[in-house]
Amino acid sequence: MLPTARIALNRPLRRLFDYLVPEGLTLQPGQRVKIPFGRQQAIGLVVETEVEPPQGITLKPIHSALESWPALPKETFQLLSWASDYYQHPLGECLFTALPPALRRGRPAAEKSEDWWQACGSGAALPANAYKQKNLLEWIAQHEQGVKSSAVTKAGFTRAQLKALHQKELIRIAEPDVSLPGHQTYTDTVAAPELSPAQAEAMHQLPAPSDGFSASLLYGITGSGKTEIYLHYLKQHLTAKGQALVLVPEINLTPQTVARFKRYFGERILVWHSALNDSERLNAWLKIRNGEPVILIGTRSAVLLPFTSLETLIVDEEHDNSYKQGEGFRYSGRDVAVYRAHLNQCPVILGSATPSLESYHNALAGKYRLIKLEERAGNARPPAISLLDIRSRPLEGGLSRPALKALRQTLDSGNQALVFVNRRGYAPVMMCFDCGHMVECPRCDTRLTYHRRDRAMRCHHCDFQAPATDTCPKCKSDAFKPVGQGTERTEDILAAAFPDTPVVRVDRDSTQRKGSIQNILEQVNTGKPCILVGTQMLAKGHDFPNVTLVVVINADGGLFSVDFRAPEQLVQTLLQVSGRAGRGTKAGNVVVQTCHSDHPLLRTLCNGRYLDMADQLLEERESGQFPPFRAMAIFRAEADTMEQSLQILDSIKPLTHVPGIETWGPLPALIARRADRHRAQLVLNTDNRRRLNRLLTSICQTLEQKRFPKGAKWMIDVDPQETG
DNA sequence: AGCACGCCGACT
DNA sequence: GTCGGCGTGCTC
Repeated sequence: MLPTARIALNRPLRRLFDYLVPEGLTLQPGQRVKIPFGRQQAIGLVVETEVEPPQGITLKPIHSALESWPALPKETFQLLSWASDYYQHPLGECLFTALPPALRRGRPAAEKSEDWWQACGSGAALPANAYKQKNLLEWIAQHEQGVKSSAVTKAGFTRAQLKALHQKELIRIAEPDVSLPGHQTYTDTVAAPELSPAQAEAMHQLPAPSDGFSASLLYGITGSGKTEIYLHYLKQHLTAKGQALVLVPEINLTPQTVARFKRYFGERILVWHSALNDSERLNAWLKIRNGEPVILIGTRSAVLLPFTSLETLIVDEEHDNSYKQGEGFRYSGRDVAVYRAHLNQCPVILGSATPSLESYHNALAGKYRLIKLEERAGNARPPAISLLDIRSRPLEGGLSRPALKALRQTLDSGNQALVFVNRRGYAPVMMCFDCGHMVECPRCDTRLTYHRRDRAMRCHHCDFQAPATDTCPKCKSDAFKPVGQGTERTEDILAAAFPDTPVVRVDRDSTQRKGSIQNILEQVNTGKPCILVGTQMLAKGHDFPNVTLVVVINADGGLFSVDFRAPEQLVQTLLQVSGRAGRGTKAGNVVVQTCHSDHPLLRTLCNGRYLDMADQLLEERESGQFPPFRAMAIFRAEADTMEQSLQILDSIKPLTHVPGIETWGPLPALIARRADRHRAQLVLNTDNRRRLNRLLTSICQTLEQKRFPKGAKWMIDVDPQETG
């Protein structure tokens, strides 16, 4: 009797499949195998061996193993199994997210080396009209070691010519160099950066890897120099054979950040982000899987990579909500990192100037070590924040007189200013002042944003776009005007108000067109007076030493939102953007325009102490029975009609009637219709995470059997980031 | 998710 | 008479 193995496939199925293991093949969990599946061939991952074969099913044999070693080493495999259970996502899909696309498709796990060509015949056999092939052959013959395909095309020849010569057997592929490179060793010559006394003190408080698992929340105010601490920590604690992971939000993975790490660690730095192509992904993956002692700087999915000797994890800007995947396998990169540190018995450092309430709460509860760094590096002082009530003030493009005056003073004294607007485009709404019509997206329950630069009306929730009109599309009136502020409009107003000063807009639109934010930053860092206008993009991690004034056009968006996370988000964004002011030697000022200058949260904002706000917000979360005091999960449904979506959730609701679990809904989502899909949700809330997890598992098992209308879909979101 | 099987409408 | 629409069911 042949032994059996349990296999996971990259399919959205909450079940595994058993196969016979052919004679002579030994398998271990995490190994890639080729298997027959239905009438197709598929790639699978071994989950378990020596399993009790199910009754009444004739098992098919595994075709072959792709490698003799597990693509997913034990620890990575355990991590993903845990995540599959915690986030209630099918195991197969979770496991496969840890493989680069090439390996998911069954390609060999080897660096794709380019073919080297060598001449092996003479051009005499070529017809006279094939002079180009003849030239190429002669050129190849000149290089005895052979030439790379890329060199051939670089030299002005074509792949077609190369192919023709190959077919005529006048050239051949050189034998590849069989001596595989061993582990690269990295010589460490550059010393760690000098730390200020405050930084050194924080550094001193961080537990060492030799202490086993530890989670530290490094609360360092903006400009306090958290990166130096990371660098120092890695210099001091990472062994020559050890791997380290530095998670960063996508937007922070700029060439500057990488260059900064490379300055201290040279070629030991490896990057992982969404812009890598398939072969770059494969190569980086292989290095990590081979245990090369790299320091990986990567975005969310880097936490799932198959490290074999991970010694330290760092999560920079741990509060950033881009760590939570918003679709499919909805994991939190930050939370998975903490669990991974636990599995590895190594330290994880969560760094932020505005820690998430979850992490702060864990720190207060003693689960994480709280390390405070409340001094700016160098001579810089924290900026002074003041509220500017705009209830009865005339506004010009959203800017009040005092704000304009402050901008004028800043520029006159030779400094730079930053204006924060929370919306891209010219105006969030176009409205007819005769008939009251507002232009809406035909596919979503949203208004279209007016983009004046390219005369377009765009939906920011789907890809809908239409040409802008001068008159009301409904009544043809010309009293058809933009309402509200967007970055483009503010840019125009500022350009008109300060004709001699460059005004630079930084948002998704402007950076896309110009190719990169790089040029903009270089321009700003020349230090000449200018005004930066932009969205969130400006708030994240940039260092503008000459910016001394930050103006926030409107802070009120998040104050009265239905989303319980909105106030936290608001406060974090405000403090992050404030942190752009006064990073150099000059003092910084922040002016926050608001209609609610007496709001307690904004009043606390003025003292600049984030943790005071966090304490305040935590109290609200506790009295409202929200996370982090309770665990939350959301069932979401989307379908062609709202009735269908609500029906799905209505059928789930009775399953949730369990003691200790509270439910809320089902209710239509805040934006009920998005890209013509009608969305609804059912919220589950509990003080018993284990019980919730078990309940979700059983509900998902039930739902898997059920059939729903054609376009209808349901999904589960554990620890949701967006609850609208 | 794929993929095949299967049962009803407009075409050569 | 068939080509092809997508509903339903299965994959060890």
